[in-house]
Amino acid sequence: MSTRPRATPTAAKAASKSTIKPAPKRAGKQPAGKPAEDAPYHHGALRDALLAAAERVLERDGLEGLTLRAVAREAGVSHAAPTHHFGDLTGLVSELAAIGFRRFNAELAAAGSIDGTASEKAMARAARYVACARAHPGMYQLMFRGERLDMTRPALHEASEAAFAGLAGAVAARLQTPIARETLTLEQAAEIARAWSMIHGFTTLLLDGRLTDILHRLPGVDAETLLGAMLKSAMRGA
Amino acid sequence: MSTRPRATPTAAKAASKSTIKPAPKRAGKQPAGKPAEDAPYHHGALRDALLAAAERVLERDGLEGLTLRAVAREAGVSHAAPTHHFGDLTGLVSELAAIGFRRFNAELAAAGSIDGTASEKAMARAARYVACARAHPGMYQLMFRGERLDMTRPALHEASEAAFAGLAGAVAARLQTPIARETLTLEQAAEIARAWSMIHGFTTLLLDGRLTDILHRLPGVDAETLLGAMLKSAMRGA
DNA sequence: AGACGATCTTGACGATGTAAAGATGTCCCG
DNA sequence: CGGGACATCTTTACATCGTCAAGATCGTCT
Repeated sequence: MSTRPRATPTAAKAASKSTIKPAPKRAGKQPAGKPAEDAPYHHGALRDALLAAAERVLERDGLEGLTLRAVAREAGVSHAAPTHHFGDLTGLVSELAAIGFRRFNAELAAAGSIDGTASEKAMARAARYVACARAHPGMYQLMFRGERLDMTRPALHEASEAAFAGLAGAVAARLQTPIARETLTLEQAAEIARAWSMIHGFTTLLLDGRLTDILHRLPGVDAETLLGAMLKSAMRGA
Repeated sequence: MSTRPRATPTAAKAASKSTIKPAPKRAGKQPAGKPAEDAPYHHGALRDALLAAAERVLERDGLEGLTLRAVAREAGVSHAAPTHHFGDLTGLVSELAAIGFRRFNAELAAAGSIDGTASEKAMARAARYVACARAHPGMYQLMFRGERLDMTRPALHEASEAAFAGLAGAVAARLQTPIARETLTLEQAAEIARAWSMIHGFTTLLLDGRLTDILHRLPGVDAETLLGAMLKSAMRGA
């Protein structure tokens, strides 16, 4: 594995084309958006462009279609260009997931900043959580698909921690007990796990189509209503 | 795409080897288990053997390693052999998921058949649910990874329906209200969604390592204990 | 000016899913 | 008894993917 023969392409290549190289080629691809732009070259901001392209691919083709080569195509660069910026498919995916987490956190914070009782705030956050996941299912799947992510990446780790902190804060507010930095009481942990498990489980089941049977047996009831009823039933105990 | 040139391998092949064919080859592979077995040929029960091989691969290499070719290798047959039996990677995976669901149903039924209060039974079922998923994480991920499954396959559809029926029955027993065949009350549906979401969410978060932070902040508490505390808190409201 | 390093492209390799065509065994029907 | 029809399995081929290595191109610093 370490010392591969390699078919020695060097000699064969040097003979075929060494002095020709007709033109930079490039430009004339730009398959979406951007009006060709005169091929700014070396592109300047490929990293961000690749992330934007990756998000477009994810929204258009879903998680299955999110490949390194598809992202490179979408960005109009060669298939190996992403490697230099992200090293790996896992790298690109992880950075994209970090963006997703940051947006998610902002959305939840906005939803929780309404005025009302703690329970009303919790309901609003939960509803926004599910709504965001339904609006961007590929991104949500990506964020919670552990095996494709590299949690040691600083951006992803921070964004993920922030999401957890937001959740813990919301639960603490509802329980009216402060949360220490390094330790939790079992009751606090149980309440956090309960809230997160319930909402995350509901979301994944919904996205995977596992709740369509239930909704089909409830004429005239949509997912939001079911979520509300579920949360109301859950709130009674807390 | 429909009328591909095809490099016409027929002529080239006929010249190279048409009358030779040194032997059936085969045998001498059998990379795991079974002592060679004299190559029974046409194998007789390849379908089941492939499913068994697929499960071995899944347990050994996880969901990532579960490929058609890896399964064929594990079973000691050519890489295209599975196609004839399952048509597709989705096909094989779906049949394997059906097996997983059936085992799962049996385990949960066994766990729920202890004597005790309805709440105790529910706790036992939940604990068994998580224990099974932790014991076979690849299988659990497979079963709830919607995009890789074909839910229209009869075996998978039936097994999945049976799982849902078991859950609904358990919830009905705890609520002490009968469940009709075609319609549910919103309260029943909310309770089913709550139980399923909570336990499925907890399981996926646990398998994806998302709960390690919480557990790390709870010295001396393992996942089972956290699950128990969470369920106890949830039961109070029902 | 010229070297150097970062960025991007080209080409190649191994692995995968899938389709087509050939090989091999079974079985049924004359 | 023999021979085709069929199911099963193998071989071959192709497109695509991730990844690596080497070359090309550009900015920049000395």
